[in-house]
Amino acid sequence: MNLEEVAKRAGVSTATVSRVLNNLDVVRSATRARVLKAVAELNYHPNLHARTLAGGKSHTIGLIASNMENPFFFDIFRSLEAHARLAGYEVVVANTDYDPDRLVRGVRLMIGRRVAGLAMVVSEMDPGLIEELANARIPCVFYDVGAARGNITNIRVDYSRGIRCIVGHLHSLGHRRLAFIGHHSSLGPTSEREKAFVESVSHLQPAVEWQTAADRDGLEGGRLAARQLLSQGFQPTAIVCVNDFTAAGVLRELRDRGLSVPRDVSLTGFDNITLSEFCDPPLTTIDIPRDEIGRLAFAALDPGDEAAPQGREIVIEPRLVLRGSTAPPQSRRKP
Amino acid sequence: MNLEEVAKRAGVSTATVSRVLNNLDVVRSATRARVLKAVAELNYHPNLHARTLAGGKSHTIGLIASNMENPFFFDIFRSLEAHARLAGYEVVVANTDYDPDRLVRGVRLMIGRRVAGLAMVVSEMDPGLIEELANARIPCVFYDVGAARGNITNIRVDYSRGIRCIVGHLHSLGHRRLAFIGHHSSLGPTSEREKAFVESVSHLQPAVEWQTAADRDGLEGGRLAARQLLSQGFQPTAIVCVNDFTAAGVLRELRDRGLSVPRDVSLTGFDNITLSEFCDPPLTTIDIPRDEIGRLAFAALDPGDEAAPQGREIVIEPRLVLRGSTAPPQSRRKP
DNA sequence: TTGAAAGCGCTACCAG
DNA sequence: CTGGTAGCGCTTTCAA
Repeated sequence: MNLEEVAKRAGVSTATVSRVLNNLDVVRSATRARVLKAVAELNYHPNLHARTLAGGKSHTIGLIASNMENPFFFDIFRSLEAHARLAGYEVVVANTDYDPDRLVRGVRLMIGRRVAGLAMVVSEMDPGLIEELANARIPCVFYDVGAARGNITNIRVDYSRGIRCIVGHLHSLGHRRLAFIGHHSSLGPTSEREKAFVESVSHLQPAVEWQTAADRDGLEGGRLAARQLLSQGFQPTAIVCVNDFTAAGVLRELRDRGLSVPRDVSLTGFDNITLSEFCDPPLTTIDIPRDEIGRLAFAALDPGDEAAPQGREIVIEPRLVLRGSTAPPQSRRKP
Repeated sequence: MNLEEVAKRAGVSTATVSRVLNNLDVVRSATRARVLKAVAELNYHPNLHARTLAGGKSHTIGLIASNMENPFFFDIFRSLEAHARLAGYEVVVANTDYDPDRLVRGVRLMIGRRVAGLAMVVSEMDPGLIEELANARIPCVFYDVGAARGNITNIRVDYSRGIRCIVGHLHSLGHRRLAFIGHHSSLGPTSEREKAFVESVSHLQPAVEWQTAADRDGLEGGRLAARQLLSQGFQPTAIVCVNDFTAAGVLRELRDRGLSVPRDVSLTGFDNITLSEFCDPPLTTIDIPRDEIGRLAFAALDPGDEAAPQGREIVIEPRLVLRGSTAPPQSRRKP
């Protein structure tokens, strides 16, 4: 089924059918009607690949995220998509699952699709890949990795500052034995996130003991990391989690061990996803405005926006949200 | 940047470049090497639209879901994608947010993309749309809506049976005042889900009082629906939720009202998503095997599989999972 | 207001 | 093993 068949049936040329389908209002309305009739009768659906190829524009924006299961990423997606749709763009997503190979494949896929713009919300970035992207001359926006340049805009949250906020809060409550629970790619020498924690924690007076652990991102990962941490005999009075999603899993492990939050252990998250407020107790966390990030990301990519801030760096300020999961430490008592 | 430039630089024809890029191992390895070198130097990325157009196959499978924020849908996506990737397919997702308009647009988009197969995991289906899909001659698999025919395979869960299971369980525990909390598209005259509850509940002996409420799908929706339900003065001893995601939100509202689960109110979910086990208390629910559904969906679409069960109907049996959120009713006492 | 035709970038077939 | 070339289905001048 193609334009030609429709044209034939409507008794016009393919050019005219194309005009009708694209709302180029130069077509006589009688003609238009005949064309539309033929389209409907034939159940015709234009081939988007042909359209993209001929038109030279894909009307598509790509989003690559580390873990769409984590509501943090999903929220950004939703916001980005809403803005994109208003402007007439589709958004197509690739999930990396924190796997560098899938990251590379995802980027290549997006370039192959000739996306009009690409948003990268991933925790790790290979420098070579950034180069590849820069050469591809596709407008890009990176969240939290890389540096602004030519066609690349950067949105970054001051993660360190957020962690400092949290650690400071706990320290001022009197906590002196802290733990950090990350996910795999947030631990290790290259990780901003672990570094942020370690630095925050080492400058404290009076000094604190600390330890770290990690598993996958997510509920199950949080539970397993907490299990590992607590099995080693370390008894933190407060646990700082890399994000809310993981923290919700940690909460479960603490409960299973008969540890009450915040009475026995204080717990913090990061991101302020909806789930954080639905936990019992609701999590003290850092608010990261995902809607805003999605909006800014689209604005940075929007080909229709001349004033789009290309190659800029945008900084988002984290904000501490106090809820029920943190309190002063108490000496543990068995019930 | 196109094949021709690469061909020129490598001193070969575009046909040869194409062969190299498609691993048609008929190319002399010296030639292949030269081509690959040119590709790398030029940072060349084949245009997937042109490829699809010329090749006639999109290597893409579409998935349309009602609410990717709900882990139920995400889990199916993950499973479907894993199987698809192994077979060399990309999967591209469209989210409808339970909006019929977005459903239609999503379907058209997928047809326009000439997907090799389309999985529809949505709760409502317009008959006209099904017709459109059938005419498009795209292999389809529907979850829980529509009926099997020509190119359409059907996977259905016996939702009624699941609900009957749950209601029976609660009734046998002694509950006589039940409520059903759905989401918008699960309530109303056309809804399978509400019907399932109402039917289950009306056949019970001794008889029970019941009521229903609904808001959006999700944590916030569950909370709001519960608020609405409980504000009306009805005091159910057990609440049956349309799914786990919503139930997790209901849990929060109950807690806020000082109602303890399961002491004051029993609560049930549906789907057995990971979150259901991380709630406090963990939810009694019905297990729906999302991995299996994703696998079956791909199998039904797989163009490479001759034995693919086209036009069949596949039935999935629900299974009751007992956890801590249900117990016999007790007379309420203030602490 | 409409039609004819030249591409868009790639694959696949036919020759050599 | 490699090159030439005819499409794939659509958009977009250029003429009429």
